[in-house]
Amino acid sequence: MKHSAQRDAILSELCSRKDHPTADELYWSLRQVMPNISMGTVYRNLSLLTETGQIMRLSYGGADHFDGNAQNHYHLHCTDCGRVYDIEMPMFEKVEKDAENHSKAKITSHILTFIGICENCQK
Amino acid sequence: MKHSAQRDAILSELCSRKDHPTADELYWSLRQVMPNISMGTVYRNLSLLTETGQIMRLSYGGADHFDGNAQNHYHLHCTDCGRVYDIEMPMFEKVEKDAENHSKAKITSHILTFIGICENCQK
DNA sequence: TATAATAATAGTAACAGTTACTGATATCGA
DNA sequence: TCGATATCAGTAACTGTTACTATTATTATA
Repeated sequence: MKHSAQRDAILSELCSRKDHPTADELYWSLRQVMPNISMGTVYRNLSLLTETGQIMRLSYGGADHFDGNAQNHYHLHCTDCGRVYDIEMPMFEKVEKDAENHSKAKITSHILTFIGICENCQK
Repeated sequence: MKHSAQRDAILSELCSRKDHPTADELYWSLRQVMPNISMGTVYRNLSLLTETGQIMRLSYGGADHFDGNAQNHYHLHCTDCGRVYDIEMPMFEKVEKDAENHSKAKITSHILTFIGICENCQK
């Protein structure tokens, strides 16, 4: 994999943010500092970075969101604004073994998403 | 809401299945018994039934899947075949309160999805 | 039972989000 | 410094879904 300024910019913008932007949101932020980056480049690199395990893709319907922290952790999906935020709480370590005990599946990970209203939208 | 044979067929086909088909999969099954049902009708009714709380929509990226059981429960998303199956295990009742204690969000529900290989794909 | 209001339909066009293609450019090992 | 090729910007194409339109089916009421 060759180095590229665009990929660096995408990764550092993503990692510097606490929200979990969509490709489109990321694109418009990056345009301000790199005025002719293209949408295709953003999508291609987000997919690459996801494949190499440097970032995380979050799919809840509609546009995917991306998280600069690839370590598994939990999220809130706000039904009001549609934004996605971290919920900083301990992981449920046992839950995957629990699930294996209740099925014949081989489980490799789990995704826990909370649905509700974020702090901002309650005001 | 007026009665319709198409909506009945969609709901009964969905409820009779243990897998959680996509709109497209449902459409092709229904065609065999109702040869000129249209894709638009399938999508429109799946959205209606989701809104009225009779079925559940599952979004993991790619095409949405639908579940005839609208009671919250957990699923396995198979990374091999892409299919979705139930994991019959008790709900984590406390988890939403836990999350509220770790954030300022007002939480209304949670979605827990297991990622792994289904029984069939292990063979 | 016939009528009128209107919800739902089939079929198709349009849309959003994403991926694939193209020829030009940037990276980097030899 | 050069050559191979990964990446780029820009655009076309694709997938899943929603919206539109004229027609048909349902249902409450006369």
